[in-house]
Amino acid sequence: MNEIEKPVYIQVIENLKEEIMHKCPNEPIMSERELALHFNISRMTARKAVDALVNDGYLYRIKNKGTFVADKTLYKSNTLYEEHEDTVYKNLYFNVIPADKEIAEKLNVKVEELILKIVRTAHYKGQPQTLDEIYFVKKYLSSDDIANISKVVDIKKCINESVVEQRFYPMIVPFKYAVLLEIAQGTPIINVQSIMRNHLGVPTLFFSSYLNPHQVTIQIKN
Amino acid sequence: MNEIEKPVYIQVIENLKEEIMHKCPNEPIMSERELALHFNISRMTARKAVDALVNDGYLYRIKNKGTFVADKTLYKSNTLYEEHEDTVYKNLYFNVIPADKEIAEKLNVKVEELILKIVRTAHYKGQPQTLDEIYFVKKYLSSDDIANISKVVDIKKCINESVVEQRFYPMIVPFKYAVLLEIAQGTPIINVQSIMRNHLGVPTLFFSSYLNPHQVTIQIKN
DNA sequence: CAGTGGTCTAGACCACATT
DNA sequence: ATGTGGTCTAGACCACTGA
Repeated sequence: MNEIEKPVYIQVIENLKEEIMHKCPNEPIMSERELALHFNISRMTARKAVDALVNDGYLYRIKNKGTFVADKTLYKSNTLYEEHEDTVYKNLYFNVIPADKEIAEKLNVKVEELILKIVRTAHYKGQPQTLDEIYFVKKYLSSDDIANISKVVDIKKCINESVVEQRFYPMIVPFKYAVLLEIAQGTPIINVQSIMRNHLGVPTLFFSSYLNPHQVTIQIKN
Repeated sequence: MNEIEKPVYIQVIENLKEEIMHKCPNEPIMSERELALHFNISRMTARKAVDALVNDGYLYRIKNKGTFVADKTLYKSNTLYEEHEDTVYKNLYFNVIPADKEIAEKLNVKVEELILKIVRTAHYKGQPQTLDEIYFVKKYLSSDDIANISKVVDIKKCINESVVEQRFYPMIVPFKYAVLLEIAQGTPIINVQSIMRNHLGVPTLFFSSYLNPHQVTIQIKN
């Protein structure tokens, strides 16, 4: 019972994903013409579904030969270090502060503009993964948002809806965060700074994350 | 005079890229139907070209309104730190060595398997950018390749033709490389380790790059 | 030779925006 | 009412592969 009928090619994608799960890497799937017959759709529609799955790394094509299941170890996972499903976040504090020069630049607002700053930790299986500083421009937030701080920071949703720019800086763990990350003073770490923007390029969020190198590895596959 | 006639949609992409360069962000381009008329092609072909440019971050679409030029500051640039066109590479040495345990694991070969190791620097405008260690499995290389070491390491080509996995490790710059990178002993840096695989998942190249933090910033946009 | 992916056409209908 | 992007069809030709 679909509330709204999904486009056909989306349904085909879902069917194919299911089918791929039961196949081995490098095993061929149905040819595009077979798919068209099988789902009773045109070949262009079948092809559109396959296009999407190739693009997402589930399948690969060889011209004149066929379409094959990609090796699962070659997942495509753009951007970011991995976040486990059951990561536990704990807000250490949040506060409204005037922007200093650095933050004002990142968020493209004037110095002294009011900023909502949240500092939190992320734990997984009791181990500290990251220490995050999160900065919002207060005037872009509704009072509702501020009341529900914990809900505001749905980073995954933000990432999907925005353009994200991330920079990676090597540094020695800041003195005040070594204890919270449970790592030795003087440990070299990576600080990931993310700026999220809407489609017009206006920054909406600045995110500075200190990674525990014993717990988190940044990894990019394509 | 084309040696081989390019597909129409590729030509349209090139035309559109040229046109986009002369437009401002958020300025609309021709509608898909107009494009089809203008280039005397079918709408589906025009759409395919636009699809590609949207995917690469040159354009964005708003349903029922049109297609617009994306803000240039929001380029899509997957994977890797930026490499300038006129980066100068200098091979410090190359040698055939037996694989130690670490390298053998990365390249999925036996310990003692023969490996071609290259150490090189990358300079840009006289400044050292990175110190790279590059490892090939010798038996996968032709003697021709080995004769032309400088040509072997066309990394960009490798990346486009392979599946790349990159990991980022924070560390203190290794003693022996601090001088070559012209940075102080004890400086925290990022070490990028890349493994390139063919479509069957077989590793073909291991690449370990020590980044000069004063020169190179890792940056990811989506 | 039949089958594959890659490209391309000339239409079509839909839901939604703007005027 | 018109125009937009989003989807979809039922064909077509090409270059190439492998039996």
